[in-house]
Amino acid sequence: MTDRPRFYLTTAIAYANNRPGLHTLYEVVGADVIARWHRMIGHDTRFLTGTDEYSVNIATAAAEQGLEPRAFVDANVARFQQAEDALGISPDRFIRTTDPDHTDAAHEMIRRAYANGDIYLGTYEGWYCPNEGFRATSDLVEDESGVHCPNHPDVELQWLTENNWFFRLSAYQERLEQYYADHAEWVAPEFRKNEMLGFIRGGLEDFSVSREGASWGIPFPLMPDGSSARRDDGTWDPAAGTVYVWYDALINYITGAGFPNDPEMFEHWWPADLHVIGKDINRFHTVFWPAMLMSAGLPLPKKVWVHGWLLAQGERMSKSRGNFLDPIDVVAALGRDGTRYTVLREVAFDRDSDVSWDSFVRRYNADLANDFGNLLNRSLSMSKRYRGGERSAPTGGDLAATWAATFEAYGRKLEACLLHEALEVLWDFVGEANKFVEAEQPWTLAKAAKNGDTGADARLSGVLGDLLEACRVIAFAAAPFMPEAAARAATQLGVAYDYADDGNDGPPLRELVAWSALEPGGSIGAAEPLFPRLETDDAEPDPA
RNA sequence: GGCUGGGUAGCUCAGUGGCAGAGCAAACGGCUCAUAAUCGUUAGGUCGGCAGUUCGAAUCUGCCCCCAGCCA
Repeated sequence: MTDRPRFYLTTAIAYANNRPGLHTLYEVVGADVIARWHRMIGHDTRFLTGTDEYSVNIATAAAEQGLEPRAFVDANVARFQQAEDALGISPDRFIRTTDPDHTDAAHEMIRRAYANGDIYLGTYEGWYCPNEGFRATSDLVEDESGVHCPNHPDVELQWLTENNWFFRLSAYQERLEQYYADHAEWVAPEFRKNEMLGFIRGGLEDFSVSREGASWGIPFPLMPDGSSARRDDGTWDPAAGTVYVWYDALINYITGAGFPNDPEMFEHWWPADLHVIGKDINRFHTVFWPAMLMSAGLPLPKKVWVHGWLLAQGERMSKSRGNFLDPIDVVAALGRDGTRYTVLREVAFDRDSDVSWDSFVRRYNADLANDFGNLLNRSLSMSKRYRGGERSAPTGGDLAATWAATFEAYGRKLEACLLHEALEVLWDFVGEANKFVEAEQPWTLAKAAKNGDTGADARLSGVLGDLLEACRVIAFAAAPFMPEAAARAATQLGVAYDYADDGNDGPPLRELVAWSALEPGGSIGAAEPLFPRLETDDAEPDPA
């Protein structure tokens, strides 16, 4: 296919039971930045995100609205895609677990696990939460009205006995411990890895991978005697039940890489370089999923990054609490790139962070309108006024040296998934450039030049050249976060922006942002505020 | 209950034994290229609490309090 390094990354797939909140898409925005970074530095990149659409709960929610499950998830998936478009998300594939090839992948995984002796028929009996599945008794809360699931106290629990297929997770404890020992950084941040290691050492129980009687799910491909549930007419025998939603959901990561129908593609993309997930589903991704892959004889993803949650006044943002932000509202106020920057700068990518509308507006104004937007504007304005719009050549002065170190540190932070710190590093340089203006005082140099001081005139050209260059390299470096603003900045600076909408097909970013990488000369374009300043009380949306 | 992460300026956080820091917000001053911008200065701390180790503790030890998480 290509000899460029390849990079395959995924987000968790979102449960398609509602419209998405910013706290859900935050993960996708972060992954999108990482994907764009890899595309722009020249990697052969594949970015997978999508929706998780099966489960009894989805079927129930659909019925409450008088809809067939398929129509229900289609409507919700459309809302996800609309919100992701608004945020400039650039997946190479938007996968839906209802896609036909995903059924093939799930079936193949079950066949492999069965052939390996890792799937067996058993009986499960216990309290069942329609929203979450079976719950351990020790996990339930009890009050005068009975026992309840701690996460869904209003939902009535059912005592169920089911004949289910089980995955022999207990057989993988030692192999998982060994894998963790051999791959010290495969789950990060480290405290997330340690949590799971502790969990594994506490002993693993087999888990159920099928649901008896549930119809909205991937048909289970095996009959109780192990024979195929596929009937002569190509349909699946409903008596076999369906695949448990968590078991099939994880498999999306290999479906999206070509498993099992396109072996050449799968060979190219798997194992994934990075799974980006939330802390609530760590166990599924770093205990269940690796065991499933081991059972199927497939390599494990190279890295799982576990991010935190968005909090509002200390509480987790969620649709059920009603304290979430609608991404469409935020984009309407801050713009697409303003939202991308602000949410990833304001929220740490490795832990929970408290956010608010005020904190977003403050961050947008301080960093985007004032610091960077105004730096670009003043640099262009002075070039226009003092040099008639000619692009002066940069020098190899102090800013050049600082920039080299800045970009290196920025890339390191980005590749370590510390996106907020990457932006902090980059914006330190924005501050350096603003200080440089005050130190050099181009307006003073311009007056001296006007009075015939040729030394001041030459110095002014160098200062303006350095400022335009600083704006150029900052804009291109920040392009994974703010692709449209970067392109607009390039136009204003009079330089080409040769990347496709998803960040592909352009020059290697590291070369492009080297100081003085471009031929000097040419003219700047028209200046226009890149990020208009917001009034503090502008457009605050009603609580969603 | 066990374990993990956190508690530092109004806010968000950095700081692993040597004079308590940054950004934002605030006040004041400078500058005039700029989106009321920007640059500088100032103010603002019982470093969750108590005890201990040490010449010296935000940092190490013990106990305790609070927030969040993991323990199917």
